[in-house]
Amino acid sequence: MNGPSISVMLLDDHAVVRAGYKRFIELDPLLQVIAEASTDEEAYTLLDSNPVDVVIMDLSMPGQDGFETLRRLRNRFPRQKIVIFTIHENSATANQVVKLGASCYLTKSMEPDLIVQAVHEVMAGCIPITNPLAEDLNDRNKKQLPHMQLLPREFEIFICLAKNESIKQISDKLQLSEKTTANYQTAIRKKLNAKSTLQMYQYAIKHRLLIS
Amino acid sequence: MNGPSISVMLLDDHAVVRAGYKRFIELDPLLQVIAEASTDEEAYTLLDSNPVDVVIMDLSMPGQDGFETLRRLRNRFPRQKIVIFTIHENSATANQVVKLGASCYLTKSMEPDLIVQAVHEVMAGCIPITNPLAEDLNDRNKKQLPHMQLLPREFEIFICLAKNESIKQISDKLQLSEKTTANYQTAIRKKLNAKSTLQMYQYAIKHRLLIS
DNA sequence: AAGGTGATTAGGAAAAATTCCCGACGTGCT
DNA sequence: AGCACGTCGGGAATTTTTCCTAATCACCTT
Repeated sequence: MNGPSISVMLLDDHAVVRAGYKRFIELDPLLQVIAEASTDEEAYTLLDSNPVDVVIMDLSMPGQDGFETLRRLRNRFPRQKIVIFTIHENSATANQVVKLGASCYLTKSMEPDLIVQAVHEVMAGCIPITNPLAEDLNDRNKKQLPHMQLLPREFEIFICLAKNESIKQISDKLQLSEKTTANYQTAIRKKLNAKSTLQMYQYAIKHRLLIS
Repeated sequence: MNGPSISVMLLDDHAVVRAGYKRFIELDPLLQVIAEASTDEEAYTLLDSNPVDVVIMDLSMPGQDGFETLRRLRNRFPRQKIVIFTIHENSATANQVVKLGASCYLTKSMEPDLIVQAVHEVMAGCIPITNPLAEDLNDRNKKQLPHMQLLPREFEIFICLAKNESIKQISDKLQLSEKTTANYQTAIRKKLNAKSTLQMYQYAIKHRLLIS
């Protein structure tokens, strides 16, 4: 029972990493990597002309580019499945990513051939395989750790703020009014009980939410 | 040529450390530890009734207690010599401490018997033995590193800010108007080219100005 | 299909923080 | 005495933050 082949797009800024994905994906004759992109813009362009079934992307930075790219992909190409494959081993990121509509969240610590399995399961409409981290901690820590209560957008902006980006910079990047970003900041500070940017930074460091 | 004995006060919050000082100081029959204090307040009280020739104190935290204690000691007991003996191996702290009127700045990395020598030299009115760090970097880096241009009070408040203390807390601790502290903050930010508390913190970390 | 829920966005107004400008005071030096 | 300099803080303008409110949209339920 050979189903139709599944088209895949790779989105990662490192060519080497894309080559690595490919090696594993091509082991399965049903999967075809028909597009590669190194930037989000490139991905949008390619997807406009060449729709694929699944996008596999690296969340290069937990809050910054990755989240926003994911969000935009979801908005502009709602029918594509998105599999996140990244090194960030924290449940907050995993949860946020799934909330943002990714079908699957995998980490580097998992076996590489799980990529193939994940793509198939995602296409079959299965519940996404997410890193154990995500599901376990999702239930366990929800409402315990303050940052688990952040909405996706709040979390995204929180990470930016913790990276010392200004309200202006964040607003430009996310195409928001400065008013909105400032309002988000207030909400974030309340939820995290942080009175300054420094405290947000320290919170992020403590809970390993930054790359650094 | 036996001079008169020199009375010494030890100021350090750890009794063990004071005992350590003592061991070395008592090797010299001319030196007498006649008072010990574990807090700044205790030191003030003891000094009121028992003036000593030299106060040996630990700068437990570079900006916080240490600086303020030193400043107050200088104000209230201008005739006492003050020897700083601490672990902070950075030239900025050394410079600030000497600017604030300490006679001598020693670090733990120096030989312990230098304490005795230092006390004698200080009493003899010699140029204080400061850690090589201090003098070398004093000339070399002055006006090169931004934080070397901070006035003593600015540096002190800078460290507090980098430790995430609020304007209110700092004002209370240093007995300043909040207006004054806020004005200091503005001056500090300008000199360090820091736009936020987080940037001040990162500056302090980068230049090893915090205990952390 | 209608209605509810919740996320996202942003404006207006008030409050708070920051900045800039200025002057006062004391200390120390010439 | 006069000057330089560090310290301290007020006044006013500006910016940032906070709080409240509301519109929009997607999604879910019945």
